Formats: sequence, C-alpha cells, structure tokens
Amino acid sequence: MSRYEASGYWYGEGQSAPEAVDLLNLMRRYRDAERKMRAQTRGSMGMNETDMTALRFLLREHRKGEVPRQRDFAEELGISNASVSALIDRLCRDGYAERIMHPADRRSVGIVPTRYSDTEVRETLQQMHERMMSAVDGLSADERRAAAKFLHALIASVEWNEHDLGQSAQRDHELRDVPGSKLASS
Amino acid sequence: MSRYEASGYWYGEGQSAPEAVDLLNLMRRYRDAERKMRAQTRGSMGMNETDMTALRFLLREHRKGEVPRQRDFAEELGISNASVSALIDRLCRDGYAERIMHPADRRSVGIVPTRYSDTEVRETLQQMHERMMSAVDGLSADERRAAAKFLHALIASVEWNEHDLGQSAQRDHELRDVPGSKLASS
DNA sequence: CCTAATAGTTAGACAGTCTACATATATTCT
DNA sequence: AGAATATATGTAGACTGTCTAACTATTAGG
Repeated sequence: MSRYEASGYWYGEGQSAPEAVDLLNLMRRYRDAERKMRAQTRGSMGMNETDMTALRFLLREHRKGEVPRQRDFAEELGISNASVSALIDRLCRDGYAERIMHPADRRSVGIVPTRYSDTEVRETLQQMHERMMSAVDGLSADERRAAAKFLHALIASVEWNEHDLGQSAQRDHELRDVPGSKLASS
Repeated sequence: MSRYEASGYWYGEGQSAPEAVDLLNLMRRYRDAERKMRAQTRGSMGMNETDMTALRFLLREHRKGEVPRQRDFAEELGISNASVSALIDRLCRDGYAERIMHPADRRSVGIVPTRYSDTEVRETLQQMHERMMSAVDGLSADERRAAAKFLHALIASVEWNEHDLGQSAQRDHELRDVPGSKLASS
C-alpha cells in the first residue's frame, strides 16, 4: 500500500480511468524500478554504467554478425576515443571481450565478446526481458494499441525539446537571491 | 522514417495491433529520448547526473514544505555522506542551494533551494512535463486504462527480479573463471 | 557526567573521463 | 611512387566524483 496514485486506484474495467498524472507516475515507477534493477546487475558484475552499456551494445552487434570497432563504441556511447580505449582495456582485462584484428582495415581493432560475457549477461538481463515479453503478450490487441499510442505521445513530447531548447541556460550566475525563508536556528 | 517497428506500423483502429516486441522497442525509444533530453539539460546547466537528481529531489521536498538534511540526500541518491558533503558544496557554489541551520537538530544542516534554481529547472524540465501531461490527456479513458495495465505489467516484470536475484548475485566474485572460449583472431 | 549513537566535514586514494599529442595505416592527388 | 591528408587507436597528464577512514560537534541514555 501507500502507493500514492493520486486519483484512480483500480482502473478495473468499469471503474474510473487513471488520470494523466497517474500514468506519468507509473512511468516514473517503471523507470526507477528498471534503473534499480540495472544498478544491481552492474553491481553484481562489478561494472559501471558505461561499461555495461558498452557490453550490451557489443553483444547486440555480435548477434547481428557485426564486428564493431572502437570508434563505433565512441559514437554509440557518446564518449571520446581515448575513453573507449580505456573502456575496452577494462572489458578485456575482466574477460568480457577480446580485441581481434579487423579483417578489412588494419588500422582498426575488432571487438568480440567472449562466451563468458554472453552467458553472464543472458542470465541476468535476458530473463527479465522474457518476463516482460510474456507479460505484455497477455494484453489484448486493443490494449497493446492503446499502450503504443500512449508511448508515441510521450516520445513526441520529449523529443520536441531537442529542437526547441538548448541555448539559454548558462546566464547570470551572480544575482541569485535566496527565497524569503532563511528560517534558521529557531 | 526508417523507424524499425518490426511488424505493425500503424495500429490505426482496425489494423493489426503492435506485438509485444514492438511495445518494448517503444519503451526503449522513450527511455533513450528521455535520457538524451536530460543529458542535454544537465549539459546546459553544467551539472552531472547525480547533482541534477539531487536538485530535483531538493525542489520536490521544498515544495512539500520539507527541509531535507544531507543524510536524506545520501539515502535518496545512494551515495556516502562524504560524497553528499561535496555535492552540496557544488550546489551551493553554483547558486542552486543554500545551507541553513536545521531547526530541530543542531548537528544537521538544512538544505534549501534558491529561487534561481527553481526557475532554472522549471524552464527546462517542467515545460516537457506539461507537454507530456497534455499529450496523455488526449487519450480516451479506455486507452489510459490500457496504458496503466501495460505499465503495471512491466513494473511487475522488473521488480520480480529484486526478490529473486539479489542474494545470488553478490557471491563468487573471486572464482570467476574466464570462459573457455578465447576464440581470438579471425 | 560518561558513553554511545548520529550528522557532517576533511584528507587521501582511486576510477573514469577529457584534451592534446603520438603512432600506424589508408586514401587521394600529382 | 611519393607526399599530403584523413582515419583508428594508444598514451600522458589533469580533473571530477566517488569512496573509506579519521575527526568534530551534537544528541540521547544510563
């Protein structure tokens, strides 16, 4: 209990539907749950966020039959080439990946996952993925349509920002006046 | 275009509904869009992830009439007291927060946001939040119900892990032997 | 009072990132 | 072919955010 859902608690068929704010709260709950879960996985594997993301990218590419190069990681992760060098060092040191010569370009280094890393990740993330899949499969066609519409609406709302803002921010850092409070000591 | 939706592209009423995998892909798209957007906001304010999360927590508490202490930040963010000290130093240095004496406990420091920080954040994140609200408001009651059901299902799938794993994770950090593979070069 | 618990700070170490520079290979133009 | 330029990666040194451990100040219990 103590779930804090603002208005509608059940949504059970004939009941009152959830408000927009309830849905956004649910999204936040989902995001937090996922973040927590990923943090746990990372923790148990002794990895940081970036390295974990890199490893998942590597496994994804590998399954597609691609052999990514370091520059691909830099682009995917949004970090510098130098940082990728260090990152791949760590993945290799800990036995998750290996450097091979790239077949087509001798300047490049091909990155491949070890069998170890595949099973390691599969045992954690993929189980959850399968549970999510079967859970969502239990929805009706109409419900899936509605969920997709919902998500499309949210994505559009978020992506709208990227074109709009991005310039006005770093202004007047001096004139900060503090709110009237100052309710110190007592 | 080039949206990659796997099977159903329209979901337009009588059309074929999205598969479970499509919905999970949409969730990923949403997550990536949100992450990107937050990264941009952080960047434009010159802050890192943790500091931004802390500032949003601070504003949330302040609006509720609470005056959080440093230990509250440590708990919320999952970092040590020492790191919170440094974090609050940064927030104060950059004019987003101020330390005040806590009314009830002279050991504690109360943290309050400056008016500056409120407007700064409001101008960025809150606009998006309002757009999301109105977008979701455009859905029908049935659609909102379905979206809620969808999210509940996902949350359950993710949180299931926390009870299941979590103990069998932090074990054997020593004996991890690297795969037999070693399938290096070509 | 004395002891233990709690809130915060400081110091020192470490990890992951960056920029700038260095090296090796590829590509293109005469 | 030879030179100039572009690409892919590696290395060095600095910076930031985190941690643990030790320290001060305050509170709570006996």
